Amino acid sequence: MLTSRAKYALRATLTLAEHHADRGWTSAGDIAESADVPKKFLEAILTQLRDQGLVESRRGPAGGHRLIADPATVSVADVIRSIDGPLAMTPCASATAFRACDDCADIETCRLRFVMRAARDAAAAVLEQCSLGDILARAAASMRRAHELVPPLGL
Amino acid sequence: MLTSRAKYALRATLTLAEHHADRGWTSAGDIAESADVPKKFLEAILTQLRDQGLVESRRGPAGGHRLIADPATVSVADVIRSIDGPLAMTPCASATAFRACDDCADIETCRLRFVMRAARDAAAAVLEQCSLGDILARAAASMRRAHELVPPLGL
DNA sequence: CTTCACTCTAGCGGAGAGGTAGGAACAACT
DNA sequence: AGTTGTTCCTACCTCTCCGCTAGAGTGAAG
Repeated sequence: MLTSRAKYALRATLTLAEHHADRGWTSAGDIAESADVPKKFLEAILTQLRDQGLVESRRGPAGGHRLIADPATVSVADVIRSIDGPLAMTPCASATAFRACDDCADIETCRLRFVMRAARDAAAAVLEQCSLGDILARAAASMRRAHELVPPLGL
Repeated sequence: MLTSRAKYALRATLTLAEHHADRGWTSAGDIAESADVPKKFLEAILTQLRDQGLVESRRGPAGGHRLIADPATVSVADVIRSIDGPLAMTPCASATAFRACDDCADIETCRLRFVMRAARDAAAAVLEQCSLGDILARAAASMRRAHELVPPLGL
């Protein structure tokens, strides 16, 4: 399961993605409100996202945070990895942070590695394929659809 | 990441799968040794597997544990779910244990659900496809290959 | 009736999750 | 220069769960 941190990070980066067009700065307080995340906790998450190179920040009045890259190039996998670490279910199945498992006698003869790797690859393909921009676009489309399905009164 | 419990459970069920042909009982001590798992801890794990209906047990001398079903019909996903719970990264993306997320305002408008669901489906497809029997077969095949690559001395 | 195994309850140390508090540093504006 | 609004940093808290162990109880076989 995802940690709350990671889910909050996704919601936060998503609202940053919405404000990305004008390259403006959004304050932690504003993000906290619109993404529904405890403010102080969000601050810690944002610093982590900054340390990972996803977000940049500026202090002072009119300061805040913003995405560094275009939302279309930031994948859900990027955000999750920045907060929760590798996607794989075992260290030895990770592509981005490969490491022998602590308790595995011999990595060569481990019978579980290949299936763990296959599962990771399958999930990673989905999460790397999907960008923050994709999510916004999809949400906008479904809003439109909902509007068509429930037309204004009188029609 | 998988918990140690789940990885131990996989190793344990795998050794049970090896001993499944004769429908015999394997003691926790023997499993612990051959799967390299702390014995007392393994006992707890085996109880959990029993409660989940994967394993049956018998007491007394010549007692022990064995798989209930044929290894070819027990998937890696079955074992993991029995120990760690749902595969999905969020409760709202789980197929076997669907539940609204605790902190999600509205499940209908959640913008993350579809990608979480897609990732879960992709990983679950792999883990449900792969049975304990498959793993044994694959390991046996790779043993044979290794043997061919390193032929006996004098050839 | 002993022996060998599972079974159950209890607990324990450590790590990490999920926050919170308070203040220091910094930038803008007046 | 001073005020204000923001990020940034350090420290701390509580709670849960993980990983694991101890020890007594229960059932089955010989």
